[in-house]
Amino acid sequence: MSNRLEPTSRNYDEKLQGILKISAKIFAEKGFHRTSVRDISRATKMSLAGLYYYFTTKEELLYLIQERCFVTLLQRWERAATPVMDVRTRIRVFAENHLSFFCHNMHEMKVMAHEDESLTEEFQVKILVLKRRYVRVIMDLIRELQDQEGGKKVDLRVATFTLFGMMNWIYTWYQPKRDLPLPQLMEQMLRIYFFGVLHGGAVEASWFNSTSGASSKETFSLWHNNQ
Amino acid sequence: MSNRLEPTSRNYDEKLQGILKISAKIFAEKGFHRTSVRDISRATKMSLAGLYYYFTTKEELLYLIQERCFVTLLQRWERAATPVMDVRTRIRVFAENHLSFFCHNMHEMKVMAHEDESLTEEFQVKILVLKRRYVRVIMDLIRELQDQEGGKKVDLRVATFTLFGMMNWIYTWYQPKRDLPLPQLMEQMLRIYFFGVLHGGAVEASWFNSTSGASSKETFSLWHNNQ
Amino acid sequence: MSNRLEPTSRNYDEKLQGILKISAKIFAEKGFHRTSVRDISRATKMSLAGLYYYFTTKEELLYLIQERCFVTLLQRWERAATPVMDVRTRIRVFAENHLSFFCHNMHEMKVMAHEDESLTEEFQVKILVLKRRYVRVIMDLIRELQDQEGGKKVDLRVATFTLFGMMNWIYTWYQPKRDLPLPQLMEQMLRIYFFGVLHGGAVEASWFNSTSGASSKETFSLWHNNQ
Amino acid sequence: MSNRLEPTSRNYDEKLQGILKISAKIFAEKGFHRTSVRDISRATKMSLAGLYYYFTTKEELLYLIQERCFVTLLQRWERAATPVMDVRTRIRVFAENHLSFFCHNMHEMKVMAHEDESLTEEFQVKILVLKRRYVRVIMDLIRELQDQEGGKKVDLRVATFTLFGMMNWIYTWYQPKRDLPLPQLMEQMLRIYFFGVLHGGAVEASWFNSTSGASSKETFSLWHNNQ
DNA sequence: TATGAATGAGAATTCATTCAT
DNA sequence: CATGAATGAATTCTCATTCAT
Repeated sequence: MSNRLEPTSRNYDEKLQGILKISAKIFAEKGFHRTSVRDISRATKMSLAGLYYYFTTKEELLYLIQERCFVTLLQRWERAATPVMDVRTRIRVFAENHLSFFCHNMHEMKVMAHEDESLTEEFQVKILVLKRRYVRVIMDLIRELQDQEGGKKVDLRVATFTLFGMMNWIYTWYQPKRDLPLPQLMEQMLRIYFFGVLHGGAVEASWFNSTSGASSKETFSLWHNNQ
Repeated sequence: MSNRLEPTSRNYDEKLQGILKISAKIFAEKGFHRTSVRDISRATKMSLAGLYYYFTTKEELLYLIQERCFVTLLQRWERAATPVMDVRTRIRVFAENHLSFFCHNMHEMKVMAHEDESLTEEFQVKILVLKRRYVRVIMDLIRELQDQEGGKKVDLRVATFTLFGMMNWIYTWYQPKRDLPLPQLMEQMLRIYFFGVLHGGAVEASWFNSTSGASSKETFSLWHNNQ
Repeated sequence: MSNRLEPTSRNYDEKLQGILKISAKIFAEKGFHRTSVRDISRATKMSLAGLYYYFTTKEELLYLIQERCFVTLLQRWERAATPVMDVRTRIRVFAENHLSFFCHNMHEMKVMAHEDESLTEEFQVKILVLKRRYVRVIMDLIRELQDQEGGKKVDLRVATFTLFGMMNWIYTWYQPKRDLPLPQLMEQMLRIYFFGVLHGGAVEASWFNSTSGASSKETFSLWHNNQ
Repeated sequence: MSNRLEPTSRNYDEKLQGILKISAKIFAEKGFHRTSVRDISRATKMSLAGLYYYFTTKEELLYLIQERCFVTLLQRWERAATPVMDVRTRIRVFAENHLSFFCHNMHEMKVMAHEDESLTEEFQVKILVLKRRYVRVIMDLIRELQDQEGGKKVDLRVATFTLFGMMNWIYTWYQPKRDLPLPQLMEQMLRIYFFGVLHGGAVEASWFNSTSGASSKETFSLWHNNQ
């Protein structure tokens, strides 16, 4: 079926990464379906046919972008989380991980959030596996948190997807020039998530900064995905 | 745009509503760009050319769906909110309004949330006006709430769009058969929003039910948009 | 799957027949795969997209041509053959039928003989059913003949496909201006088939002409398929 | 056409033959136009660019296959025929030659029979020369036969191409597992050709076997073209 | 000899839209 | 109001071929 061999030279990989980066940008701006491979050809300054050396289908291109996002997200999470941390901290690290990646790779994340269903079966299934693994991480953490806290609990799925909703919605409104800088955005979002809008403002800032092993600044500096 | 007179016969209106409803469903399922006017022709059992009596452009069709959503949302809000209510209640009513409409018109809302940017300039501008008006409502309420509460405050835009993110993300994960029924979903979401996951579960249920002027049940029964 | 309705107006049918005729000609001249739908668009003076109103796939176009050939061939045979005739005559009538159609619809028949395997599964299966029915007719006749004659027999499949080979190969060499006129071509071919090159020439011509119910001339005048 | 020197190393020749063999197989299976050079690259396990060392054009590849067929066919004929033989025997030897080669190199022969017109002008002309030479051989024999026999004669072209039709059509129906083994197929075909279906079965077998200088077995053992 | 990477030309097909009726 | 028939423009993808190495 697939006409291309599997090349793995350094050169090939670098070029592919470049194509993914640029494509993600265009997909984010125009939407996957509105984007023609010609647009990508134009933006990458490669010939139309030349692009097809790097992927077999426009859909595979979308898949490659999404797959890479999830894989990176999971890798970074595994690297960042230590079993020593308490649950709350781990949740916060998870969210920081997510948000930092999000904000530093806004295009890719918008594509992930928005073009979810643009994949065809085959690819959608593969992505679903990754996504499930990713969602399970935070779900397990929230369950652990709830077990610890006791009392009347919020439904687990609601608790989970509420968090994702808050975070993933960002691409629809966040304007770097107008809105809070990333670290503060993250902090405030977590405040709302943990303590609610009503009390979130009141919680001492220390709670947010002192418990995390890696300071936000450190986390941030590592983020760019494209090299 | 439209050269023809605006027909207003009862028949015409009914038919148009039917087309909008069916189109929204297909747009929600396949995405706006993947949906061809032929798909709509098939689903409505009208001829391709026949459809064009009811709209001039596929994009106008999308616009009509979105416009109708915002208009209804705003109307319902104005009908539901009373100046007597206190801020918290008004916020809750707003959210209930939004969520109820959302869940009862999932297709339309998914289209609204998802196909936001699929509109062309011209139409996008018109929708933006409505959307801004709608957003301002809740933004003003949140500001009022924060003024009342005093203390350190969360950024207004963050507070606003966090709420929308939580709510609008629903279309990506909510499965009626698997998840909580709508009223409870609403309640839990508001708990998280107001009090946070940590304490949200503990707040007495009474808080949620007794203060609202209109009971959820009443609210719900009004919701279906399609007749 | 199929986007088009099934129109059956007189006009539609006539137009489709015209397209089939012209396409058959081009397929015969350039081969199916070398022919682009653009070529057909040019030859029919219809727009590229306009053609697709009449078929869904270039392959379906080929199918329609082939199907029509077999159906006509079978119809004509059923009309021409009478149970009264003796076996030899029936065989001759079958061959006359085949050859007359062949020579009067050379393009279509070349396409049938040559582009056999250019059809995709789905269509190939449908054609196979017709072809089998057609082949069985002559096979049964040959078997009957052999039963009657007694003596050492030639293998049935060899006897059958040898006849088809002789006849269908015509498209590769026959030039109307250079070669015998059709009725004589037919006669000579049948002589060879029945009596061999060695003795075929010697058999009295009467054998060929007096036994057939319909004279060749009559048969020929009916042949054009395209109206 | 070709700018490069003609390499003649043993290695080169062997490799080219391998490529021709494999290509013939694919051409036979998928048809010339449907076959991409990539298909050949895959099947030969050579790189796309590497193949072009052995031919300059996909069409040249087809040409090489066909040319080699005709050349071999002519060589074998010249080796097999002796002026001593009587005409009938010579015709039989010609047919045996053709059929044996055909059946032992089905792929190549199908390509020859089927992809006749797929060549471009230039190449087609070259092949035509060979083909004419080949056809003339049998045509001359048949003329000689007819002169000898006297009586009313069958048209020469009809007599010639009827024979080719019978033989070349084989690729469309012959299934080794289902049909007669090759020597019998040959015998029966020749019976039909010489004596007709009606009497062909009755002719004594001896006629076929005793007069031929080379027994079929011998003929067959020489046939494989690919080394 | 051999190949990885690249490309121009062209292929089939789809789509939103129109227009005469 | 409604529709059958038609179309221009675009889209994804494939292909034979090349060229630097």
